Amino acid sequence: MGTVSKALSLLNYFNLSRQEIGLAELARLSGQNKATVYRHMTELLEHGLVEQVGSDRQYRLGPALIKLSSLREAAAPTREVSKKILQMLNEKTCETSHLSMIAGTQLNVTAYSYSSRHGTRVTMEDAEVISFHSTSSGLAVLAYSEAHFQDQILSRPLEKRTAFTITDPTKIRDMLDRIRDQGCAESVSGFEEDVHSIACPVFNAARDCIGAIAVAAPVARMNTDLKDITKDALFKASLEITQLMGGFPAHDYEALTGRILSTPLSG
Amino acid sequence: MGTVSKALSLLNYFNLSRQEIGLAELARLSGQNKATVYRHMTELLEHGLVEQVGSDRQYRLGPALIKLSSLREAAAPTREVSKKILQMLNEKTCETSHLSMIAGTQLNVTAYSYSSRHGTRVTMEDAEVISFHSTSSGLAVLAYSEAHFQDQILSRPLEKRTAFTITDPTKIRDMLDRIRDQGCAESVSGFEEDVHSIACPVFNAARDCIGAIAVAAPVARMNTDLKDITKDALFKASLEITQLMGGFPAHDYEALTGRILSTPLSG
DNA sequence: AACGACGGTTCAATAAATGAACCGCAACAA
DNA sequence: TTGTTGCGGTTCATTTATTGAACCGTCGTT
Repeated sequence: MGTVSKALSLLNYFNLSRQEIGLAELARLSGQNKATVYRHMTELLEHGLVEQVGSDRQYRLGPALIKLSSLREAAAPTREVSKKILQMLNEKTCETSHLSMIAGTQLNVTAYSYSSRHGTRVTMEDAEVISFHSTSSGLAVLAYSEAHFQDQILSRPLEKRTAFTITDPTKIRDMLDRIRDQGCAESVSGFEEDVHSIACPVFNAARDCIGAIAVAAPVARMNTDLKDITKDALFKASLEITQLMGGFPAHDYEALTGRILSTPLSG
Repeated sequence: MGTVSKALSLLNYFNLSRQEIGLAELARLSGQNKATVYRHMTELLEHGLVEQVGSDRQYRLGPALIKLSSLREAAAPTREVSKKILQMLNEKTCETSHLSMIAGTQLNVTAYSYSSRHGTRVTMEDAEVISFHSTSSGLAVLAYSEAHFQDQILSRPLEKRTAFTITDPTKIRDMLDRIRDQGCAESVSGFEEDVHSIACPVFNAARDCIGAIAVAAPVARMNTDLKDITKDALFKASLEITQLMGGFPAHDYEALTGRILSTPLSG
């Protein structure tokens, strides 16, 4: 791992619950020498990727990120495009929909949309990081990722988020086979209690899986009818979002969804 | 300059007109060795700050920026806050308003807002880079920056954007003195023909100038009345935005605006 | 006044970045 | 077909930049 990666890794310690971090704490968290962290942060500071705030000179993510993400959005309007498709999804399902994308070995929620149909709903956080093994999105991504990536994820310790989380790599690998057969992944209370989610993969131009689109509902509401509606809508949405990102579905996924979507919707 | 800075500098070559750049071109632009650029881009790639696209594997800004800027926005909601103040500005002036922030030695437009009052209006681009010497925002920032920074900017070649652009560093330094006397900067057709803009500085917690807030109108509409209304609104807005970003105005600016705003508005 | 934790700095030791040359490939021209 | 050019990506000896223990001054607590 190069110096640049070490420096950039420091950015990962900033999240919703830890927005401002001091030098010493950053050194502790990253396990690196304080002087090293200081120099890295200074370089990030010069580029506006972080800024220092307050009398104790804590670091937080910087203003340059706003500019860069604007440019990113101009170059690849994924956010805007995603939003529309997610909205269409929760019109059809009356449930929460979200899009997540692979970033390194993490899976980040990059956009989500709520339905106002029900008083209760599954809620999301901005820029939430979700796990691969315990969410439908993560499983959908894994199922359509290359073996090397699967191994990398599944060889790490798998957090048991709830009493229902499946953490046995062998069982997960079996599930991935079934997901490829069905074209979509399901997770019931694996990441959060009482959340039933269904997800389909999203692909890039090289037909690599780069993320997933999902619908999440309270367990009680996710009955057979809603499942059918959701899966149908998700298949279409995953193809659309893949296309709008300039990607193409994996060949088997393309064939599978082609078959499913050509037959009339029913149980 | 460290390795990290070199790598991060590569991100600066991506802008609105150059959204996708190949390895060779990036090496040429940055004047660095191709292998070096390749390794740096690979590291940025791993962190999702850039991504590769197309058969020619060109680079463009990556999806991680969306996540990071979401987190930045959660930690320091400057964008959201700015928007409201900018909207208030164009309610008062019926003209385009925008906020720009220093990033390194660049000045970036981070937010803008249009008024729907007139059929014609000054338009902006997302993440536009504006020059220091030929815009009211740039001049306002320079006027309230430390001498070292002024020297750095004014010693570079100053682009003559229009027939009216002032590029003589001596004249510009005289202007900066007047700007500090008046508390606001003006630019008439210096950056774009037919645009008259007025700007006030914005400060951080250390009372350093970190950006400017401006109103821009077609030259013909910027009459004495509108100027008065605009300046009054800008003084208030610059203090508000400074405060909302956790900053404090420079002592002289604080005193100046205090005097101006305590006297009744008139010509 | 002594203590510990903080942000920031130093400098010899060393591990990491570097770049010329290279590979294979694709597009194009003769 | 053959030769050329420019591309993305890779190699490895050279060297340059990164590293971390120890340090400084400051601040709040004891």
